[in-house]
Amino acid sequence: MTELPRSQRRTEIRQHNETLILQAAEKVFAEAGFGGATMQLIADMAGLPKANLHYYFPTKEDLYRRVVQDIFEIWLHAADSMDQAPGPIEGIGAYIQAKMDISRRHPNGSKVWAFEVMHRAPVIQDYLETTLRAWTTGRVRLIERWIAEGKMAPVDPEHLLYMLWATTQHYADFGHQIETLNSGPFSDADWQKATDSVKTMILRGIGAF
Amino acid sequence: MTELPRSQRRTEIRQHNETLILQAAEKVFAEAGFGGATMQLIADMAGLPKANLHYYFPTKEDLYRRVVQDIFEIWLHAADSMDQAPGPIEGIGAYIQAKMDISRRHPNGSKVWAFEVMHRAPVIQDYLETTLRAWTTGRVRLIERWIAEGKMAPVDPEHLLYMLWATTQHYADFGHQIETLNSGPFSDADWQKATDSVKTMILRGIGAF
DNA sequence: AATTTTCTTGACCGGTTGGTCAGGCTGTGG
DNA sequence: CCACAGCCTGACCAACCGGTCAAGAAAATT
Repeated sequence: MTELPRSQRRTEIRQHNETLILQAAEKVFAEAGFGGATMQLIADMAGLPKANLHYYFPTKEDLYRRVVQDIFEIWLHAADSMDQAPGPIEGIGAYIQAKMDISRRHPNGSKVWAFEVMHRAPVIQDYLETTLRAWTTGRVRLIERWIAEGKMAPVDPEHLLYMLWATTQHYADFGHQIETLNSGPFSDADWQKATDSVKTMILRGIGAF
Repeated sequence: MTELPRSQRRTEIRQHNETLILQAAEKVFAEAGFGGATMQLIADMAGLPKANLHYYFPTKEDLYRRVVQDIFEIWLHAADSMDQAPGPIEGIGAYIQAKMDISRRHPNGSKVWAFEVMHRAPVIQDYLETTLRAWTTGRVRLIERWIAEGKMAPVDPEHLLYMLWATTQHYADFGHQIETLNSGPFSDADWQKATDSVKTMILRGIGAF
């Protein structure tokens, strides 16, 4: 273990507490929405006094913005595996896998994103119009190329993307409903079966096999 | 126009105002969640003084419960067309059509439902465990019968239902995101294309044709 | 050891919230 | 005409909200 410079060590306290706060905030925002969440509740969950939150994040909105942005980053990187795939079976299959894993590991993040978009995206509207739009047009072109190469049926690429987002995120956003119908939390096998089902139905749905 | 008895005329005022309040409440709850919504805002949107809301709906929670229950009713009846269908092409096709129409006509209702479920369903948990579970098992049996009759591929019925819910409701819950990427609101043709795309991909995905 | 920077926190504040209530209004039945 | 039940509402309240601040503790720098 190499020693860290003093100037970096100082920021460790900051990073530790910020992480603590962000984790608590993600959960509270996910369960109550922006309006329903209170700084006091986030503070209690993080084990810090409320005034300390305002030291690291001046306003409630600042904190919320950070939570949403962090999720957006994770969400975007899920498509990396899709890009250099030879065809839809590998590419879209991997994308479904990645998105299902995110739904499993970051269910609260997915919910905060959903809250934000339903709220007409007051905080991340610019991200939608720039980053997400650019990302989307890129994948649309990729899908169109696969269609032109005869590797899948001529489906509308945009609606395919919506279906991918909807289906995978549903397991996070509506996890409570699913678990209620399932009479309990998802096991490893349940997640495996869900992922396989989604892959099978969608890949066959787009004529990839 | 036939005259109404006097005793009924009075209840008409009640029904009229209740409808006014419920419409406003649906919109505000959808846009802000339970915690973020305020009785004052609902009152302003309904064009009534706040105290009047509390005359018809004693508490904010009572009003919210009514909004969620009303949506649940609409949501359940969407499957009526699915039941007496000869096979998945007609049955699931009609169900997709009905759910897409609901997403178009009642986007706010769908959002309130999403909010409620993400919030771990504090108000309608009993509905999930009784009515929705019964509904689900009924359709699962129907799908299993279609599979046994060789009318569709042997997919997992529950995950098929989740996919149907996720995909169709996505156009309501994430409508803002979709319209941002679409550079504007959905036209009649856009809705037609979306519905067709969903039908095509899912029906092929389950091997119905 | 002195000093400066970063971190911590209880107490506090103005504004907003859900909800109450007394009193007025309206139209129907006798 | 009166009486009465249902409807309406301005004014009000305790509770809670996000955010502030001053004073001090802890840590880093000199």
